[in-house]
Amino acid sequence: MKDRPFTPMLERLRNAGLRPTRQRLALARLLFGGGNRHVTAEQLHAEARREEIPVSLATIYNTLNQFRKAGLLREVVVDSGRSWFDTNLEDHHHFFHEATGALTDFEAEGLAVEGVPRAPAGTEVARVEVIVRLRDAG
Amino acid sequence: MKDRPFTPMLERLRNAGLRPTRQRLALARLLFGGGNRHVTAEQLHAEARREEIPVSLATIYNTLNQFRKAGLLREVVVDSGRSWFDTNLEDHHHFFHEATGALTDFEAEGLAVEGVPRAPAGTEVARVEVIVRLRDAG
DNA sequence: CGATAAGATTAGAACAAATCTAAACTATTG
DNA sequence: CAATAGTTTAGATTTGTTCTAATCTTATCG
Repeated sequence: MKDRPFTPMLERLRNAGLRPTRQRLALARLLFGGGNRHVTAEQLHAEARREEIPVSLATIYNTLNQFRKAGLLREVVVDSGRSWFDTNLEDHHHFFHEATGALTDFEAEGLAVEGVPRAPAGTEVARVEVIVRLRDAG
Repeated sequence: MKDRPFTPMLERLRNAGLRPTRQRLALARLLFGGGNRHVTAEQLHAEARREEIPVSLATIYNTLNQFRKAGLLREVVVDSGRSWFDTNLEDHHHFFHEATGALTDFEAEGLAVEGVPRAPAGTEVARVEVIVRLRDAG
């Protein structure tokens, strides 16, 4: 039972409780059609315009947030003033190159975070996020 | 050779290559006068107003950024749209309570991050940041 | 000291990311 | 295919931050 090329987007949206509208389908194809990727709202908007998909920036924001809430995307915050959305839902972490703003995944496999203190009373750990900040090699 | 109550702020600023102006001294006292703390620009501005320190928001931003560049503060990015500044320069990490926006330190002592992959060619690791995202316990 | 230059501060304008609004449109249901 | 619930939109709005250029302060040097 693996994904197939076209209908699956429609299924994915329905399973997430989202109506498969033109815009959502088109954006889902951009986001999930190839390999994993990271996008900002502005980037996705530019890309959609290039592909002649009629979609407003407001809808890009709505859609990204809906996809995030539905668990189709993960939000990554590494630099203040913009949000990244990551299609990779597997357990992984990020390199962030401060000079260029480039964001790259690395697999959690092999990475171990040990000795995380107990969560404060009344709370529990939702996620442990590791960001490896990079600078140009000197 | 330990810090003493008042002059040290002046020294700290001079050592950082910053002129010890009224505003910078006052802000340094707010920031470094007690224990470690996290502030946003708006918070610090409100606090300064409460203490009747005449300082504009622009200066708060200038000062926070200068202090950061001088290595007196560290910036922490956990939610998009606002920046936190942390007076704790020691090796440590953060709890971030998503529901309340509260940011808390925990010591790196005892925490081990193992198996971080090699940095991509041409780059080196500037810092490994661990953010433990919390939600209300269910 | 007192003049000068370099640097800092300021109010308000400008900017950028993201959200809101309410009107127009579209998918679903029966 | 009509009704309705949900979606999209352009543009206004909000929020956090930076910029501008005029004013003021600190450091320097005669």
